[in-house]
Amino acid sequence: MKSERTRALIRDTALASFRERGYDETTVRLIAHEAGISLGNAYYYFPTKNHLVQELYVEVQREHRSVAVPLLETSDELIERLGIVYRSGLATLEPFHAFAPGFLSAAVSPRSPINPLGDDSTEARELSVGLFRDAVGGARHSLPDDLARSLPEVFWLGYLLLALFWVYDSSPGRERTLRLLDRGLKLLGIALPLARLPLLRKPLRELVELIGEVRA
Amino acid sequence: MKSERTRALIRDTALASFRERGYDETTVRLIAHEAGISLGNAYYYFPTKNHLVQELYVEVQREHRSVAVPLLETSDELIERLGIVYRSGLATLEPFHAFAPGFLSAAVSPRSPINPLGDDSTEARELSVGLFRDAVGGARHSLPDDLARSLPEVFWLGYLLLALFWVYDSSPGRERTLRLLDRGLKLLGIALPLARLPLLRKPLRELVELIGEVRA
DNA sequence: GCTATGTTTTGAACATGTTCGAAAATGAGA
DNA sequence: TCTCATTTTCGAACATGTTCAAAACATAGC
Repeated sequence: MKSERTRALIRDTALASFRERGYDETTVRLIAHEAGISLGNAYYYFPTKNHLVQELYVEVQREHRSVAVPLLETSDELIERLGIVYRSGLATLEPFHAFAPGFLSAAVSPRSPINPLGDDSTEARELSVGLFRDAVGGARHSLPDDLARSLPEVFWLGYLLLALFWVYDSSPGRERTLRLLDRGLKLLGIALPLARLPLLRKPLRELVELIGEVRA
Repeated sequence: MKSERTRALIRDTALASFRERGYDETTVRLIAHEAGISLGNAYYYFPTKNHLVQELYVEVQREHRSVAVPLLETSDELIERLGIVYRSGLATLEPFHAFAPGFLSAAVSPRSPINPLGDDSTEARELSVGLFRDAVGGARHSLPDDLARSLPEVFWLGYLLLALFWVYDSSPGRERTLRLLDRGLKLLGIALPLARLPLLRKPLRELVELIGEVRA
């Protein structure tokens, strides 16, 4: 019974510290100390420091969702809708940019509990993929059905890559990432209709399917 | 004078251990012990465990180069030549696949001494990028000059992404990665000539330039 | 051979994530 | 209220990468 309160206390303390100090500087000892509990006790509730980061991920994805969903009402054009999701995503991440390297290197390992593709991240991932499903689903377009079905996963993976670029982006205001996004979307807007050309269609479909299989 | 011998001893011991045990299981204490020196002494020669990994990278790139260069003699077709470089690269990496997650998470942080985009990695990177310069330079093609000049860097980045996919690939014999490569190359073979279409040319050039700027 | 200077080597120390056995608190049933 | 099993809490311990002051060694100049 006390259980739930202690757990929440640890969680909240940890998240506050991650937001303030980032991944590396947030030690489990520090969390425990700030929460007024012992080191061992923190590990009674969370098997790993990274499991605490997982909580942060879910919170951030919820935040993204709450910003993006209303904005999606404003357009039914696929590229515009993608732009909305990507841009609001980057905006949500921005406060973490200074700490991004720490989080990245903890998250990138396939077996890490906070790897976005891993089982432990299902909740956060579904929140995020869902956004891309909304973006594609609510758009008028004339894409082949099989392609349209694979696209949300592919766009979500594109989001991970964009975030990777963003981590490395030291330009002021992350203008480089934003420009990459603009140009990528523009090119996509031109190239996507070409997907109906018989010549391109088959290899593109095969490629897209394979990419959709990344997590497996 | 003794200096050089000790340094080489540490280096060789470390590389052997990385090849055998991977990144995580190779502790600096273990290296020191196997080399018959003290822990502190290892740090006298290499400021960081990762600086030892850097030595491994250079060796692996040299290996890749020595395999790929002769193979490049066999074709002057761009896509084929790219295939040669990519495939021989994956083959060179294969013995490390089991340990790849450890290396990846140490390498991915922008400020890590073994980040492929960082200053410390210049030697290994130049070896690798050079291979793509060879592949593009020695091929007959009819691409706009500015594009052709940016392509090696872009293809090299593509190589990093392919390697990222490869790390996550648990399929037997890495067949998934090889299929992704095949299909990507096929699509590239079809799509690249389209780069001359006036409509696609400008946005593509802008995108390619931006991507070439990743490390900056 | 001896001393002074610079190089190389050592091992103890630190902070970190994590584990674990034991102590303390809790609460259900008598 | 007391007992005892369960849940919760604690803090010492471990292995790791890294730092550092001091010891050991080598050598040049006398």
